[in-house]
Amino acid sequence: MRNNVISKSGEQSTIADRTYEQLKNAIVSGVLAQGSKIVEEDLARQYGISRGPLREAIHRLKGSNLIVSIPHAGSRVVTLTQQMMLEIYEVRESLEGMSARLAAEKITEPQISDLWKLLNEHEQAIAQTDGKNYFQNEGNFDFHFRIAEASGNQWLLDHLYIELYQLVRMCRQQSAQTPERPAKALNEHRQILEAISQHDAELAEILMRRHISGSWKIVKQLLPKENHE
Amino acid sequence: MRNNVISKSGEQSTIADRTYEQLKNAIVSGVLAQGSKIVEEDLARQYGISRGPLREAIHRLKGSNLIVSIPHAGSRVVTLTQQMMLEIYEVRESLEGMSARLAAEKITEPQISDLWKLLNEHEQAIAQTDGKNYFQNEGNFDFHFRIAEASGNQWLLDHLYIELYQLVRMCRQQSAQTPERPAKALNEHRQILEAISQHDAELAEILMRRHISGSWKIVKQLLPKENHE
DNA sequence: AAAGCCCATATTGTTGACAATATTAGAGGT
DNA sequence: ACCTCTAATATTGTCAACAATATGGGCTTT
Repeated sequence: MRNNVISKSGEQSTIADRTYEQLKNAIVSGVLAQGSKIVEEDLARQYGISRGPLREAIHRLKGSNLIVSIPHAGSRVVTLTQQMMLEIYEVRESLEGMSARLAAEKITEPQISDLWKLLNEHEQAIAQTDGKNYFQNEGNFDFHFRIAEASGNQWLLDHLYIELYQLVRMCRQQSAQTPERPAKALNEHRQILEAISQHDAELAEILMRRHISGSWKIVKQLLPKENHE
Repeated sequence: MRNNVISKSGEQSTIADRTYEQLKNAIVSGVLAQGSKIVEEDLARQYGISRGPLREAIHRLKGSNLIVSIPHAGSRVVTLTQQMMLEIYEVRESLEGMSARLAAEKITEPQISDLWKLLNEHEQAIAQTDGKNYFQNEGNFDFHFRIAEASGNQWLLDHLYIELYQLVRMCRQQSAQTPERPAKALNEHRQILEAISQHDAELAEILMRRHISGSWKIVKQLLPKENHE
């Protein structure tokens, strides 16, 4: 299942925890469509649990911005509009720029060589057919995740990245995948890592920001046309 | 009570909602001390409600990073270490820098004149004795909040600022207040607004970042010495 | 026939009881 | 006297029934 890369090996000792993870994955992967209504009783029966823990999971998802709800009228999976996606990518550009800058200042030699190894693995993965899919999802996030790790800002890692990345994944889900992107992205990753390796904070930030904003342009382009209202 | 400046006029039609707001205020204002244990039954009796809605509120606070908990072993109010505060201010610097930049690009004339008016009000408030206190809390946030508003990034405003500002308030709570800061801060606000008024995005970002990082230096200095471990 | 009101129904919000788990105090052994 | 194991207690996690509220369809009224 390999999604514990980001959701740091959840213990899931309680039903509510497990349900939270399940629901989150269902939403992010698109099994629960955007905007679809969430009926507590139905979902509870479906997962074979009571409404109590389910409600807990729902309210936590609400806190993670994956679910919206109006009192007494039920909850729905969030609907990502193009405007929201733009905003999410704006925030992401800012935060990841910061990550890269801080990482360039604080990264250690072992971390650097680990990252080079990771990028080499990615190169091989891209060569394989199914690897492309991997790279455009977990693999890509892996790189960004480790940069954030190296930034030394634990708070950012724990409380923002995880939330934000769920949403970025949902954005990706909506947009078609382009075949030539992985190689280009890998190249940009190499440039970024190069700057970080040389502890060039300013350049690292610039390259990371450009990488993200480029990524947004691609995603936006491939987005289905939206009915403006 | 005047704290609906940030927590956008909550309807609070449900007990859980109301409890969430109450608990949040109790934590942010320091009524519930950092690190103090939260016993569900006690709190429920205290608020005159059942454990159900209280649990809901607690779990939402968990999502807002104001409460931490370990399964079956209870919840505690988060304890802000100096390291965490640094990290929070780092994130804040990045996001508010972005806000200022975007605001400079998108702000409208009416918004600009409103902000100038606000700063004039602040000047008068500072002259009064009790105004200083106001400025260092709600008033200060008001300015930053409106910049974020002007940035046009609704997502940032809704989902990050509110969360982050609770924590910044807690940081402030811990640190003593310095008397000469308000006037200096007001001056910096004026500079920032000047840059925004002229739609100078780059300068606005730089000034805002400097403003925040300066603010952190002050807060850090006034922080009680921490037992390093 | 269309608009608005009202009631039946479905769904959410709340409660108190019950089960599972951790914490604590005390007894017993070394 | 100190450590360990065990049992009692306190606290959290889960459940199912009950209350409050919104949604939708049918009825009346104009």
